[in-house]
Amino acid sequence: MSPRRSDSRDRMLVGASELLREYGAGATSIDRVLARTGAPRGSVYHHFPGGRAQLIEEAVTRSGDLMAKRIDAVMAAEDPLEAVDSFFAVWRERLVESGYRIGCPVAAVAAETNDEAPQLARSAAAAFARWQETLAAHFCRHGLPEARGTRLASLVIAALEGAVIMCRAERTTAPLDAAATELRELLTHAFRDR
Amino acid sequence: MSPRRSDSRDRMLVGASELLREYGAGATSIDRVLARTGAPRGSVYHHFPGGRAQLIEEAVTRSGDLMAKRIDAVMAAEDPLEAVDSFFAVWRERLVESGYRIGCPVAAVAAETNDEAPQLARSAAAAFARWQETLAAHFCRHGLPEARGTRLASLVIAALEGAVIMCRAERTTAPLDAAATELRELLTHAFRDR
DNA sequence: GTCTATACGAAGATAGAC
DNA sequence: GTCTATCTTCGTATAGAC
Repeated sequence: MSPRRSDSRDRMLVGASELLREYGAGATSIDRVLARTGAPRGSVYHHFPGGRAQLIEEAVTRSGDLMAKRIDAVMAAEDPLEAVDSFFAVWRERLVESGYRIGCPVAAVAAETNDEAPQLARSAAAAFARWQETLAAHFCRHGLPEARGTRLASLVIAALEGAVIMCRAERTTAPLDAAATELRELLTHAFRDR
Repeated sequence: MSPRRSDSRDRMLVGASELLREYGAGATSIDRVLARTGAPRGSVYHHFPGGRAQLIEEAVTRSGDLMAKRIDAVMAAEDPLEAVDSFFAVWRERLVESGYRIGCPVAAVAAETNDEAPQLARSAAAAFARWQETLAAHFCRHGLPEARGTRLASLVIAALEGAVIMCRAERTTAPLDAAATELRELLTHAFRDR
């Protein structure tokens, strides 16, 4: 019996996610995933008949799901302002600890999208949409009108993704810190006026 | 005498910028730049002794400079709120007209940064920094305290870049529109309280 | 599920002629 | 400044054995 749902398959997905966030989609080759994970060459197309595209697509979906769960957990536990702050804090830590090597795997794929692999764009879009909806639902639960909650959730994600990219290039947390400060201001007003 | 500062050199830089914004850094190969521009193969390393990395680096710098000039021009002509709105409007148009194919060349490079080519990250960082400083200067000129202007400028750029990435993946302008609306709200407060 | 071998193409870079 | 090889490396994908 196979090690339930295959060990090397999962390892490849994890490895692909890591490569995506560290080096981007273009650099996430099958070879590098194998080198990093030690997964067996011979079973790549057994687990991923769709080849590289399928591997990356599934890695993106997996990363997106994990992040969505984290968003849900944090938003359920804390008040919305604290929760948003803690997202930014987590990313700040992640960036510094990795020497600014780690970014967002979903954004990496979305930024390199081309027409030849529309599935990749779709999996990234699905992740973004799910994060946005999760965040919006919590905002609305705390009293924001639906349209406002939707817009603010979208902005938070966009600002976070954009700031992470800037931080990596500039090797500073300044963009992330600026975004966190100003978004807190905006959210404070939004929830006060509700 | 050479066509002042070489014609094919410039064409290659333009072509590289286009490929960057449409397909990302990984897909911006010398071959594709040549195919797109019709520039002569034999002179690549004559114009760009540093090879592909130098070509992309200069393309990013060039794109960054162009955008900085546009920011400066718009901010000088309009009041800051209108100006920010018009940036988002320009991007919205660009996305729709291109069928969501066109993104930001600077962000594309920044998102695919790896340790092997630190010059690329640096040129992207320089572009981001220049945009941010330009925007901040205008914000402060209109009355914002320096720290606030700096933060807001940074947020505007981060939100714009993040939203563009999301729009391309989702094939909607919704993220861009949401960001524009909420940033206008935030900026309105900031300039009113000044 | 995993192994080895291999076909095939794309890409970066260099050499030397013109 | 430009041209034509050519070397080399890497990456995808497939075939067929175990």
